[in-house]
Amino acid sequence: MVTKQFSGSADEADLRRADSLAREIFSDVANKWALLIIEALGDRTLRFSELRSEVEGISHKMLTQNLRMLERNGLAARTAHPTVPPRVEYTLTGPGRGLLATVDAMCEWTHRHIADIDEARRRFGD
Amino acid sequence: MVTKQFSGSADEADLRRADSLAREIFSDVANKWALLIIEALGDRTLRFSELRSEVEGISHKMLTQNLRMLERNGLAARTAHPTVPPRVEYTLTGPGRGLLATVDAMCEWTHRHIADIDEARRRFGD
DNA sequence: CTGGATCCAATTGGATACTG
DNA sequence: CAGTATCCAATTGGATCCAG
Repeated sequence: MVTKQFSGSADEADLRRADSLAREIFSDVANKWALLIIEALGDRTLRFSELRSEVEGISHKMLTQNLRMLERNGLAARTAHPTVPPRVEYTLTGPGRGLLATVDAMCEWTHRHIADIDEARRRFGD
Repeated sequence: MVTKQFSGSADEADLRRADSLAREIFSDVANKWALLIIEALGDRTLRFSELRSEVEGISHKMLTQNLRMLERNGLAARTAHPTVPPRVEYTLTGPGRGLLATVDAMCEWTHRHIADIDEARRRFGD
């Protein structure tokens, strides 16, 4: 369960707030592009344009949008070098690295089950 | 990286197919509702209506849609009891349980970082 | 109760143009 | 190069109705 259930407590309100926050964070993070960006970053430091080519198929818009989100949540750090042309680098923060571990696990899971799933789909009828 | 990179191999085509399959599976699974349903199921067996109340805020449509997807990929098993009214139960399969482990980790990560993230957001300016 | 189908509003996301 | 803004098509998702 993402949101632990609390009730009858003295500061029930605070706890409900934490719950809704948890759900909000989960919703931010549990999306395809965010996870792919995190996986692409890994423990490296990449420029915007590098990320764009590392994350296959992502559009300019989706990349900036998700990078802002990761930055806002403190999962990725943005460093702008005041050069011309501009050079902006992104890297995962501590919490971001923690999430990376689970994304790695998810990718590993995916690869371990490609064959199973492929067959399951055929059995399902496609 | 979700899709391992291969090239120059004799059966390059097969490998590219596995890659695109991996990406497809990842896209199916890396979405809010799918992960919340998996987390709600855990190692239990739940009816459609039970799932609907366990997964806070999910609509009838999103639930059926995601359950079909999980079933199609062989991550959840559907058992229809031929009673009236119908009783349909869902449970995670072996691969589904494997994925559950990573979702659990992700939920744990979320709870561990609620405070960090809450503060990061404030620093970011909201 | 489960679940498919449809309608329709709201959101998403890509393409493009423009700025520092 | 990095990033924002806009336009617009396509997709999403909720509400509702119907059926087994």
